[in-house]
Amino acid sequence: MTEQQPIFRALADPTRRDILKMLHGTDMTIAQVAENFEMTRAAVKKHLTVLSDGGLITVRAQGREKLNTLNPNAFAPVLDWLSFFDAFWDDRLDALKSAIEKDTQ
Amino acid sequence: MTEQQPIFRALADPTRRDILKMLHGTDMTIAQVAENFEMTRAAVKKHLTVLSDGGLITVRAQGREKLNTLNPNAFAPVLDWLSFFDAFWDDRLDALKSAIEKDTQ
DNA sequence: TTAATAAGATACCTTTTGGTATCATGTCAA
DNA sequence: TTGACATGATACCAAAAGGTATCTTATTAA
Repeated sequence: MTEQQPIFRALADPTRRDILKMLHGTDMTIAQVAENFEMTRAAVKKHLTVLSDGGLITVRAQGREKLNTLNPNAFAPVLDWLSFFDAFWDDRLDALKSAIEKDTQ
Repeated sequence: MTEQQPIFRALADPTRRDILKMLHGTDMTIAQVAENFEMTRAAVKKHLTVLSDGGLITVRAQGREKLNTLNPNAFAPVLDWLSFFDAFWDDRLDALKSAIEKDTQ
């Protein structure tokens, strides 16, 4: 199975979670991501490396730039892990159903 | 909204995720949880504190013992966060549906 | 070709984290 | 009431995490 620890680890940091949301629908270079945070490009690059280690983003070179792309499939192991707690699913059933209905419209 | 950082932080450690699975369906004292790990009771207690800070478990005293109980509702903010990535939901739609159907049987 | 630009690689620092050891406190049972 | 037991609290330690600064490398554009 996919190693889940790097995924949970990547999601543990709020900056990294923000980056993921930021990449939703838009690929970005390191510099572009860094513009949105009050930290150095090097620090942002480290976060991107952690995200990449967890498979949550993929990186492709384009000239001298690196484009970072969200990989939503990588969230699957988190869902798998959560699904162990069936009581959770019972409790969240309604919310889930409406979310799914909304997505399938 | 519920503070989600303590939840993601709590889930980032493999020992803590194991503890949560362990508490699924069974309340346990600190000593009982600690029996299952090769670390001191104090270390396990620290993990339980982190889990409690995230609201993932609740603790109630019973005589001189403390019973730790899983609180599956606390997973909700994680699902909420994941739901932002609608592409993820698209990809996982089938799996989700079967999981839900299985739970509602 | 050369200067500016985007990113990679290190070295270094501080704080947080995961762990142990030790001692104190509260409760149960004989 | 006294000893054993379950837990709480604190101090301490090593490693990991999050960050900066700095230097190097590879492209691009003039």
